[in-house]
Amino acid sequence: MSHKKFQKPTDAELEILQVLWAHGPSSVRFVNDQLNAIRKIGYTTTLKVMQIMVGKDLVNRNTDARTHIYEANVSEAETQSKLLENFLDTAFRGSATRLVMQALGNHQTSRQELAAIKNLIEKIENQE
Amino acid sequence: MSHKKFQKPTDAELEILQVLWAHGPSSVRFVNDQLNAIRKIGYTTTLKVMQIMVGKDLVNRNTDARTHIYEANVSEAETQSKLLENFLDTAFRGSATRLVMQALGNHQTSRQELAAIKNLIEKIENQE
DNA sequence: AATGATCTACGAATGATTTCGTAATGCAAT
DNA sequence: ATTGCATTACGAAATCATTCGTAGATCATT
Repeated sequence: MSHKKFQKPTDAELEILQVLWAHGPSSVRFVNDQLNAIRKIGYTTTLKVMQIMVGKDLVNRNTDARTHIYEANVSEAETQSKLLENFLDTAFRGSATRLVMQALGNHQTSRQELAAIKNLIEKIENQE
Repeated sequence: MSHKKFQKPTDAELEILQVLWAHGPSSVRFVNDQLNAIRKIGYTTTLKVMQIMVGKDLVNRNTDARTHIYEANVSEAETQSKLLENFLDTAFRGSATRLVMQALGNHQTSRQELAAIKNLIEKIENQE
């Protein structure tokens, strides 16, 4: 198993990863179209970022066909976990609790979701 | 009431805000000393960032005395809330629940804290 | 008032990210 | 094969954040 260190994706890279996570292996054209549904961004810009991501091992690229197909090489959960860790430190001074309480307090959260979280808490409580 | 749009503080700015939030109105010297307890950073670097923050209305500055006194002009809770919102969108596609579950799952959280969160959840549940 | 210490102001170097223009290549349809 | 279109590759400009050097002002001490 390799031991590459976690390269924090930039904002532009994260946008692209989200398309790949949501839709699976995709061409640059497809990713660019998805991004343009949200904001204007040039085709070659998207291409360039995706090429950089290959260099960072954030994505894999299949170059068999003329149109290259890109695939996420980092999992959504793992990436989120590491981004979260970083975010916790810089914005919340490491207090997961304050973050959680802020997240729950400020956002519409369904009854089901709340139940799921309570469930998780109870699991953690019983783990010790 | 004014309607300035939220200027996301940069990492360096956030470090400084955290000193101001923790200690109240402070001189550049004091803030710089606090930061240097954690990492090496030049005095004029800190000064420059704090001057930029005045331009962004992140801090207020009292220039009566020769040594200017800076004070946070954004609250910790409000700033965290907005950073969180932004982070939710970019990293978690807006799902507060997934973020919360990740935060609780991956971090040491004390029994007391878990209880506090459960408490909050019950309050939210009863609110509807 | 001269010296030294401390402070602010300013500008500019550095480095990272984002952006896109241009050129070259491959494919498809005539 | 030629034309036209979509794609990749490359490089460089534009932007942004971070860093600090230098100069000039203010203050305290002698």
